[in-house]
Amino acid sequence: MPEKITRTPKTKIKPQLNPNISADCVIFGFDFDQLKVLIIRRGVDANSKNTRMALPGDLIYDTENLDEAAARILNELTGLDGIFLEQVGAFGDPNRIKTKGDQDWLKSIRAKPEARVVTVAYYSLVKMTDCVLAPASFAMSAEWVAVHDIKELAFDHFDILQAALKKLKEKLDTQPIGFNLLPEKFTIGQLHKLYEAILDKKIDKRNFRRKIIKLNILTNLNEKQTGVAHKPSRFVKFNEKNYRKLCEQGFNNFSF
Amino acid sequence: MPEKITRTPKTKIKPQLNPNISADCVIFGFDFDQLKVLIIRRGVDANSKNTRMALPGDLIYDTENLDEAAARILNELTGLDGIFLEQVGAFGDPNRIKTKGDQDWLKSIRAKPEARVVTVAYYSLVKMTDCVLAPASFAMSAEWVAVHDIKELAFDHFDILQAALKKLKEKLDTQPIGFNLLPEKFTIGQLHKLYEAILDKKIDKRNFRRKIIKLNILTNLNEKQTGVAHKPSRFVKFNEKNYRKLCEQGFNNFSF
DNA sequence: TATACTTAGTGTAATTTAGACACTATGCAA
DNA sequence: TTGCATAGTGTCTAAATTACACTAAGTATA
Repeated sequence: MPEKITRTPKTKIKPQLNPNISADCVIFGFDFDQLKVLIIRRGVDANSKNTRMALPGDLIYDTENLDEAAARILNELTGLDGIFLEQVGAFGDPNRIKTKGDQDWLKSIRAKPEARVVTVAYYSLVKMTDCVLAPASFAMSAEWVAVHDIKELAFDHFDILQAALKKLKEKLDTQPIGFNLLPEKFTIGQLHKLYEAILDKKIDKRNFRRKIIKLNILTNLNEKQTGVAHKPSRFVKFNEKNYRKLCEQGFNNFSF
Repeated sequence: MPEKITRTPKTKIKPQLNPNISADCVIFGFDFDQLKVLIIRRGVDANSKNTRMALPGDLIYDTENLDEAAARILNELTGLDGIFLEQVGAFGDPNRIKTKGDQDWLKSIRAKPEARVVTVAYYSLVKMTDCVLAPASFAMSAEWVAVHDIKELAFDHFDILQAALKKLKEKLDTQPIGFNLLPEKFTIGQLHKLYEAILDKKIDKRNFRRKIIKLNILTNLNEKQTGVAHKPSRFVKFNEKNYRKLCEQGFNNFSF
């Protein structure tokens, strides 16, 4: 007979949104051609045509830490879990959400739209194909937009995007982090294109190949592309074991 | 006769401290030997011997942005203005200020000691000799402590210090920022020692000299050390004009 | 006053890395 | 069968990095 376990019922405290602190996510994706960002769109009223584009974000709960808040936002929007997420920094100009358009929007979603909000920005790298976009409480719709095509965003989100891009570029210089944006199997050519897309410049093909191959963190697969109108490329995959070994040795330069 | 100008009197709103957001400063200094940090000390009551060491910090006003808050804290404590300050990041674990010792302290200085506070950390580099330490509202005393000697701090300040150190090291790799820690006139040997103190490793003397001299951002002065028990070194000063020229050319590597 | 001590200041050789550059191979499409 | 697109490969040159040892010029001290 199974033992009965009595648990003292805990008073369940309903988690409270902190009106002064939010988290915003710059979620990067790559479609084998361009660097993209997940952007949400929201009208000021239900059937407004005057929509505003913004980064996904939300006030944080007093019970969660900042990383958790960012992971929650990412998860609510994409269904993804356990994804690379790194803080960009805090953005806290008192007027960052005070323009008319921003206020109109906030009135429709926040209890205290005029409250001073400091936001903590994160960026993350996801495989676009893994995402099941589910516009969450904070979004009417979500879509991938090429970084190059973004000229403005609500609040200070354009600044945040630029800061995230800068962080991403710096990170790429010191860690081969790009694999997070590619599927399991990929070609060196795709990786090459990814680097060019992120760093926003041409990189010599042979020099790129030599350098990435020398790191010894790619495992060749016995499989080639099919159905491409050119010489098919061999697939490789990221070798995590070797990558860790490399990190222990103190790997810290992979710039172009 | 001068024209009379009538100004509509503005309602002066008393700036309000935001109970949920603070700024903390990691203020680095260099005494020609060790890298130091400005630490404040505070007892839980007026004549307590059980003091706690912490980074200087304060809640921010709803009217100031984050950079301004950090500059205010730095200024209140050191009297300095217009100093290099860079954001380290936001720290927001819900339990970061919840240990008993931390709470006892907070009760003595905060209206809502139990409030959830996200702090935004900054680091800055100052010339120690320029500082006129004036323990401010948030500090009972302030003193310079060698980074190496700091084993623990209140709240999550030890983590913040480590994060600031990491940022500083990275920054030093890409910008010759160390001059902020030295007086107007200094010797290359002192600069060399500074690099070793920050990066926490030996750097070959000749290689260091060659590399820093090639940057062409040091101007030789016709003056030597006096009263030192060894061959006196020639003083140099930082050449800001050449430094800017260098930055325009896209200077981005000065690692050892 | 000679000797010891301390830091300043200097050059070179070997190795590694970065950067520029052009052709053949292989599949599909027209 | 021709054209088109991308895959895949090697070499040379210039620049940067690393390792390394002695003399110079002051003060301190025996």
